[in-house]
Amino acid sequence: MCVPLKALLVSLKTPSHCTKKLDQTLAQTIITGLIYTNKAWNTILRAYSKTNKPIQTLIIYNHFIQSNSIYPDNYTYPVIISASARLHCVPKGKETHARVVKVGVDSDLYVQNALIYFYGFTGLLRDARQVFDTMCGRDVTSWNTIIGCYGGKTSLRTEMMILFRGMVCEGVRADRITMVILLTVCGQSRGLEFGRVIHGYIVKMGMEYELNVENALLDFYIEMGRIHMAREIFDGMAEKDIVLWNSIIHGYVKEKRPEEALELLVYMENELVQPDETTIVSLLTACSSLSNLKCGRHIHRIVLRNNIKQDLFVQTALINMYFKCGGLEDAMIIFFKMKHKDVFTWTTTIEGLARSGFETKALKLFNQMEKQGTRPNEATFVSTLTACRQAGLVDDGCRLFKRMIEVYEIQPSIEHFTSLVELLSKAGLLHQAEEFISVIVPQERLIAYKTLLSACMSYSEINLGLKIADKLLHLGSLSNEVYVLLSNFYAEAGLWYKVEETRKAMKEFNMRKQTGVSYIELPSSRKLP
DNA sequence: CTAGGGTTAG
Repeated sequence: MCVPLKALLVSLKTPSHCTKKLDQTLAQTIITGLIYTNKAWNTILRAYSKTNKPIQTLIIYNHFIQSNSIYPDNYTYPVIISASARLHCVPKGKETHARVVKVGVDSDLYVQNALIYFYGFTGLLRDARQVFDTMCGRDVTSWNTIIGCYGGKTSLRTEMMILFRGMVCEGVRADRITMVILLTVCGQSRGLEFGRVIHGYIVKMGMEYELNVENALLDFYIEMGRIHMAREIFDGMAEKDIVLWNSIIHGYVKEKRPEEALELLVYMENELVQPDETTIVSLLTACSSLSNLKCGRHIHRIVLRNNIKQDLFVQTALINMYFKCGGLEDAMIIFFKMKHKDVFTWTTTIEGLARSGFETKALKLFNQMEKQGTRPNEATFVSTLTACRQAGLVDDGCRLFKRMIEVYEIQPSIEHFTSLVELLSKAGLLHQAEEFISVIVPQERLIAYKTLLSACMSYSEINLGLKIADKLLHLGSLSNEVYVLLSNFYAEAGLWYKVEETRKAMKEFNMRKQTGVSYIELPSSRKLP
């Protein structure tokens, strides 16, 4: 291998911060015609495909096929096919498929596996299946790839299960990657039973205590809400890596058991395991849900002390934590210091400001966000509508609602509708509010009806109120609280016989009007870090 | 020399 090429490969292995330089070196190498074997071309292509730059891979490939008297071979095509897949470039993949047939390497195992991946990844499941079904000598990668295809967007779990059985029947030994793929899909598609079958297989094949497999298993049980099972697996692991720690901590946060998540930090420190960015994000979320500022600051100090990289995730989680714990100024300091913000950063801050009573400021931030070119998403609009609702900004609320649908083509969710109904109701625009309720799917109308009925009471709109009360009663299986609201409304309207009826109905549901109780959180006596 | 999987924020 010539010297410039070697230098190139060295620079390819270095992190991506010097890509510009790298591309120049490469261009020069290509122009000066120093790559004169297809093996060398393949080496470059492989290195490039690993840097997650499929477009570059294809550009280099174009140079390759233009060069005289050296040709791509069976080592080249898998890289090209995989790059086409990652680019979602169907024509390029199909073209390459045609080419491999033409040059006669279409029966190469690696080429075929790459083709399965390409078709599966681009959603052409039938084509993927055809390659898979017609090939002979399938190996474990072929099986993993086709199984992975079925676990994609469509998540055809039954199909996947049949394939897995087929694999076992053919005597192909599933490996740890098979297990990870299957468990991930089971977790995402709520396939508890199938996941348990996989767990059994793992034990039978002696794949327990393999970190990757056990981590996938742990995630699976966490996804299924089986934190106890996840903990059992966690405790049983002799060697724990950071991912395993992160998963179990995230599990407790997800299960709304933040104290236990924070407790794990202590164990982690005892075992001299350093938390990383992911750990920090989960721990900050735990502090947020506890509204424990002291604890949040402690985590922040860990970030500073351990030189943990303050990436977008960490910074956004910090902002969120400070808002939820009442550290508004700290939240804003971090926000303003950030050079690069994404939609999550903006949304967290907009929501935080809205919840802290700075609704106008929140809306200003939304405008800034749009000006800056960040596309708001569903959650961003939940936050902005919350701001409008709280401050009674009817015009802004309606404008934003319209903008969400017309400019950003976001389908309004129940939350958006409910917010808007509340905004209109509180402003006394009761009939408009009613119109919006009719767009909500019937089974989700409860909150909106409640809001509107309360508004009817405060605006003494008895006729509309009666209509809404009727609709509420038709929903059936109402809670205690709703019955109280109804009877209060009837009392307000002076319809005492209706009050009586409501109380009777309430009794029938075996409920009693409860004394008003509210709960406040006392500082935890438990020792937290 | 080539193909396939995985944790975190609103």
